[in-house]
Amino acid sequence: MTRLSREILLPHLTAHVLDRGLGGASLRPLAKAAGTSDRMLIYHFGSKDALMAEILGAIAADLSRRLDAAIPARAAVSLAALADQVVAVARSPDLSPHFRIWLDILAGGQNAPMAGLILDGFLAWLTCRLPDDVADPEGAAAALLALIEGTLVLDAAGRGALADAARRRLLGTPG
Amino acid sequence: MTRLSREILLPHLTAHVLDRGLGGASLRPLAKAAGTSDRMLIYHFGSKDALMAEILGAIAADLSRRLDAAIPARAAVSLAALADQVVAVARSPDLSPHFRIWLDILAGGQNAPMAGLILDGFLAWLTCRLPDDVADPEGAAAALLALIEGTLVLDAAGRGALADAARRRLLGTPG
DNA sequence: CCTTTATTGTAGCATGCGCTACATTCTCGC
DNA sequence: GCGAGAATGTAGCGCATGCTACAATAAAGG
Repeated sequence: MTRLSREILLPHLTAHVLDRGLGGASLRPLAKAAGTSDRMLIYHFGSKDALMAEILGAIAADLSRRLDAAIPARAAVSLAALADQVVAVARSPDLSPHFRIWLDILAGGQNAPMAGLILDGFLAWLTCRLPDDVADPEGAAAALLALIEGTLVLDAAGRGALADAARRRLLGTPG
Repeated sequence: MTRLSREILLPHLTAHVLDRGLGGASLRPLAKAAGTSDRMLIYHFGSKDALMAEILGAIAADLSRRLDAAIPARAAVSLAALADQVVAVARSPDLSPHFRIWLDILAGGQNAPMAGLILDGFLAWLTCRLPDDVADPEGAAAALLALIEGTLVLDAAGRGALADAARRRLLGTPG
């Protein structure tokens, strides 16, 4: 039977990736963080690619869970308020590592198909959180998506205040 | 005297980084692309870090030159038009590699200070290209910056059309 | 010409990478 | 208890990385 199974290893692995980034995700450090050996990681997951897929999937699921918990559907009163809520959550210490990984995935380049699917999911998530009275929900969700991603980029460069000003100018002040 | 100096090597090195990304920027491939050896790259530039600094500087200068050439100051008739011009240029085959590198830098993480300075430069560049009649130039430039960066992210994920819809919704149709 | 300095080649080091071969221990069903 | 298979340890392979030691060549100035 399994004594140190995937399910037990995965939380430590995702935690390590979340605070070291994709760059530091090589087998031996990952194994040490999870209390195993590189040997066993390959044994349990088959290959490094499969390992990373599992880790990234777990991170995505975790992100999704936390977003759902933080922002219920149809609670926002305006586009500006929804955008600010999402940005605030994304900037929280719990979730900012997830978005750093997101940038890592985007920069990787060959993950474009997966990145597109993730974006589609996020777009749908945004769509069912739009205020009821919004006109052109598709356009509105796309606008939020672009602005939020732009905010993430500016945050990564230490220019979050600029992003806040941008959202205020384009969506008005929330509330 | 110098037979294969930095100035002669740099264009080949930047070209190689532009089409392989930061990930593939290790000494031996770079050297082969430039027609030298890793040994000589270290000889000329001192260390890999110094090499990369020089290459990234050259790429930034090239990007800036091309942007200036493509979009003169004060030629845009509206925010939407300016945004679309910049996005069109950024998507052109000549410049899209530069922005792929930009994402690479952002994801790297420890380059946040340099990334901030680059963004500041781009913000200033945008500011002096705003239409004359725009209200709140600072806010307008920040809005364009955030939207353009968001567009780059969506492009990287193969969702450029979404970004176009977002800009149309937030800035109106250009022209 | 001849010394001195700049430039280049060859070979290699130490480290880290993903992964594997082989042997061992552990656990569980019988 | 015992055999079978799951789980783990040890050691190492082949490759790539940044970088260096040492020696050879080329060029330039006296």
